[in-house]
Parts: sequence; C-alpha cells; structure tokens
Amino acid sequence: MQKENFIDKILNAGLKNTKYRLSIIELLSESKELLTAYNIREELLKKKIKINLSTVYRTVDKLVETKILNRINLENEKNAMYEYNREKHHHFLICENCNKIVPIYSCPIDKYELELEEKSGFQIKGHKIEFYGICEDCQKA
Amino acid sequence: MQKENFIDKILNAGLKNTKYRLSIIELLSESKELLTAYNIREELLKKKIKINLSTVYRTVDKLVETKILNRINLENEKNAMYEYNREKHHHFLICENCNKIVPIYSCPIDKYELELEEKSGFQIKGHKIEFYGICEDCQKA
DNA sequence: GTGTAAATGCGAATGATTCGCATTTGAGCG
DNA sequence: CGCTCAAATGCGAATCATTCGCATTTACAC
Repeated sequence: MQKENFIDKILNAGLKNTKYRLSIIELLSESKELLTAYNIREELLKKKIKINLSTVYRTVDKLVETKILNRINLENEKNAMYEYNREKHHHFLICENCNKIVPIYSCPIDKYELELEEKSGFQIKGHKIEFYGICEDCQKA
Repeated sequence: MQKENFIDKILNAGLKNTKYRLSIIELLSESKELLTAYNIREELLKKKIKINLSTVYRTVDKLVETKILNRINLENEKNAMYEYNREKHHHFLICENCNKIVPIYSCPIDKYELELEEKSGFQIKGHKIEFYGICEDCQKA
C-alpha cells in the first residue's frame, strides 16, 4: 500500500511520522499540478485537515531537504512550488498566456554538460531549464 | 561616445533622459557582475549619486520593459538581479559554494527546441538555463 | 507509562518589492 | 528663454511570501 511506502520514506529520512507529513506527501503524490505552500494548505482544508501555514512551510522544507519533495522556483511565479519527487529528471514548459506548466521528461543537455565542464573548469552538479511559449489551446484562442 | 549611445537608447524607448537612468545604464554596462536593486543603489552612492530605492526599482522596471536591461531571477537568490542587455543569448553557470556567477555564451538548445515544439504543440518563445556546480577555485580549497 | 527532542500553532518579524501621493524635472512649444 | 504638463522622483507606508520565537503538544525510545 502506497501509504506504508510514504511512512517508510518519512522514517528513513530520520523524521517523525506525523499526520501532516503524511497528508502533504499523499496530496502531492496524487497531484498533477505543482502546488504552493498556500495551495497545499487549501487542499488539506478541503479534506478537513486544518494545518497552520508555518507548519506547511516547515514541513515542505524538511521534505525537500530529505528529497521526498522537490521545490521549484519558476521565473514568473514569485512563490515556490512543490511536487512529489518521482526521481525522473525533468524540466518545465510554461505557457506565457495561461500559465499552464507542463513537465518535459526528455533533456537536451547530457553531452553539452561535459563540454562545459572542460571549458569552464567547473564540476557541474546539475542544471535547470525552463521553456516559455504559448500552449496549443491559447494559440487557438 | 558611449554616453550618447545610451541617451539615444533611452529616448528611442520613449523615456525621458534623466540622470538616474543614464547612470544606472552606465553602471551596468561597465559591471562584470549582475547587480541587485540594492547593489545598484550602493554603487551609485559610491559615485555620490543619491537615489531612492523605489526609484531604482522603477527605473530598472522601465529599462527591462524596453529591453535595455535584463532582469535575472536565479534559483538560489531571492532578489532579482540586473545586467546590461548586450543582445547576446547566454545562460549562467553558478558556483554552489561561493555563488560566483559566470555567463556562458554557447547554448545547447537550438534543435531540441524545434523537436519540443512538434511534440508539445507549444509555440516556444524562449528558454532559461542555469548550471550548478563547484568552480575551479572552490574545488582546490 | 515516562521523558525528551522534535513538531506544531500562533503571532510577530523580516525583507524584497510595490504603491499612493506630494513634489520636482525634462522636453516640446510658443 | 520661460511655460506647461506628463513623466519621474522621494518618502513613507503597504504588501506578500516566508521565517522566527516561544509556548504547547506529540511521536517514539526505553
């Protein structure tokens, strides 16, 4: 059962298993969208789970630290967004018109990163790409 | 003379030529680093130019709007940074240790962006890439 | 069950950025 | 060159996401 799996993740991360941690992980693992701290609170309220906003922030911080969640800061959004970490490298394609955010599971970087290491002398640990454009729906309208 | 060139840019953008606009453009055009609004104010103060922080924000907003400057929001910095727009497509390589920011003037995207347009149906307008790693100096230390 | 550190709630603080409004300034025009 | 008016500026307050301090509660090891 998925829930047991989440509890294991929490405990393996050296964290206490609390109802808020579990429900935030469940929520994000079921969500197709990125959610802000505020969104998370709203969604939990819909499920009759009342949580303080500070607690949401502290909880997601811990879960990001332990790599159970990812924190995403997009160019056009001032608030951080969170997603369940499915451990699949990806980037985002963002509609400049309707702000739709679509994950992209392919990545054009690979070889280039090696070249860049040689040229720059940096030891490269990672990268972040965002693509901006107009989605199909907005092009029609 | 460079200054005349900047004044032209300001006027062509339909803006009034004010000492603050000119000095902010001059400052950024001479700077090798990205500067925050606060940094800009500090640097101008060093040159005995006293400017209100609100004015810095309003000025860079206008100059970004008119593409004389670029606004850059990096993952790890909460404040926006500004650079003079030299109209050369580039990305950034950031040292996770000392926060050095190095511009990279090559770009691995080109063909991939076309593929992505086909696959996604998006009309892609642009992209943003950040590379993270450890710079040569920090690797030694 | 007990003890203890970690987690939580609540309200206040922080810090970047924006806003409202009164004053000043740039630039076109006579 | 002086006049006029919109645009630009200064200043202080407001905003909004996020963090902090502290008192209280809870999870988990023994």
